[in-house]
Amino acid sequence: MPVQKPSLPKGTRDFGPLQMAKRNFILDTIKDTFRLFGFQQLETPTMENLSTLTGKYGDEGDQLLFKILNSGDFLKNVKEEDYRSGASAVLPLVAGKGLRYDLTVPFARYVVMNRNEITFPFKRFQIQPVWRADRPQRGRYREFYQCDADVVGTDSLTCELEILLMIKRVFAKLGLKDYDIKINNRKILTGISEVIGESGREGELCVAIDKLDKIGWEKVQEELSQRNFSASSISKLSPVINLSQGNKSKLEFLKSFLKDSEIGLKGIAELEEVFSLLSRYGENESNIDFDVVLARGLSYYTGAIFEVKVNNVSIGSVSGGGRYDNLTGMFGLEGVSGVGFSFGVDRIYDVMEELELFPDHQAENTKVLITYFDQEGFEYGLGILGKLRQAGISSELYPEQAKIKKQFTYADKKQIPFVMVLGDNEIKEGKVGLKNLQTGNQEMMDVAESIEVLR
RNA sequence: GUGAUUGUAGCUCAGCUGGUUAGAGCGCUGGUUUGUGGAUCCAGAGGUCGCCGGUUCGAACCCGGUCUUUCACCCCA
Repeated sequence: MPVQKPSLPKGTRDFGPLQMAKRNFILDTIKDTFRLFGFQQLETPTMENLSTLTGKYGDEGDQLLFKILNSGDFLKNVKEEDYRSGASAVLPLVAGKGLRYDLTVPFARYVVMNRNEITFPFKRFQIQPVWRADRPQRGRYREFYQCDADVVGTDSLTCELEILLMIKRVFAKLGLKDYDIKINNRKILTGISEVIGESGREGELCVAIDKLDKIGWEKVQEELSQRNFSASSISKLSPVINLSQGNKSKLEFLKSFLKDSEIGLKGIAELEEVFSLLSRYGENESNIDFDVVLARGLSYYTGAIFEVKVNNVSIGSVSGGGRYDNLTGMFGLEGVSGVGFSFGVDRIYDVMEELELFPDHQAENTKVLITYFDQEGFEYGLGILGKLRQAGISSELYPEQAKIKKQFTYADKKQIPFVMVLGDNEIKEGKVGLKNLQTGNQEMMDVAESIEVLR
């Protein structure tokens, strides 16, 4: 029988021990931070009913959903005429479930289903993989983890403040320094589209403007006129594009620019409030950049929006989020506003790898390997092994009789720092030989002594 | 989804305009060393050249398809 070469589905990865150590370093930092800020953990199923997922991410998003084929005879409901009408007619008949696409929509579903048990404001965090049938690229996978923290049931801008604080804390702990938290407010974008005379078209405006740092103002203008924005509105936009540096001066400028737009001024006021809360809290504005052209695709955002970009790396945003006034509305629960954001662990991993920011990770490792020469040594070693583990020392006994060289090589490869050698002399005296592989020092001592050394 | 791009040993890569038995470094296994790892030296194992088909006397090399990788667009973490 010919053996097939094993392979992974496109856009998925294995995480070996070394990678897991690094990933856990990131995940633990994020979890710590969430808990420190009073968020509680939630997990939801890998799969949701397709009806829960579709229509929440736009047409593009629906295309990117992984659908799960129904069990059993999944063709039994499909009629000839359905088949002739094409894939979109057949899909709902053969697939009733899908893999989650993000953590926000399952969260909204959870809130609606448990509205009577939940105490609002509800602060939850959730760390689970999500799946997108996207075309993979660097920093873009079909299976990746999101680390979401959301607060629902309050309009307080303290939530926005806390998001900024959590991002700053996580990045500081990870050793990431050169990054920007870009913050904007959808209301400001709405205001801008009103002021330039294109009311209600902020969606399109966002899509075009979002590309500014990528393709430049010239190309954005082209795209805007292709989208039938008038020449005069485009020229009115130009001072906004060329805004000077500094959060304060940008806000001042927009205050006068948006003086005729009530909603625009509301957005400015919200943003100013967040900055003021920040300084009350005793934190400064470093790494925080008010970016008027930050748009973000997801259409459910209605207030603040965030995105975090690490500078000088070839990877897109590593974190993002915003406020949504009515996320649960689509599940029939009105008036629950929320704000949340998400860390992309996989991208943070790639960034840290690129910048070589990982500390030496051998933490999750065995402390000592017990080696021996014969059956007697093995049996003696088993007793020692029990005592070491009793004392809480991560330890291994080489599982089979082998040349001592092989046992040492095993310790060396696995980067185990200590080796115990149990030979005739040690057994006779009831002691152990403890060797530090880094220094090469070896001493004979009691088990109790060795536990002290290893601790 | 559109347009490119990549695939040769476990890993990183050579391999000329198509021509005998496809190479190197690292790694791996064994020895040098029968109570001690990393170094040196020696030896060895390991490849249907991503897969399927075609052209040819002959294909790792040319052509078509397919999968995979990377990149741009789209969108996004």
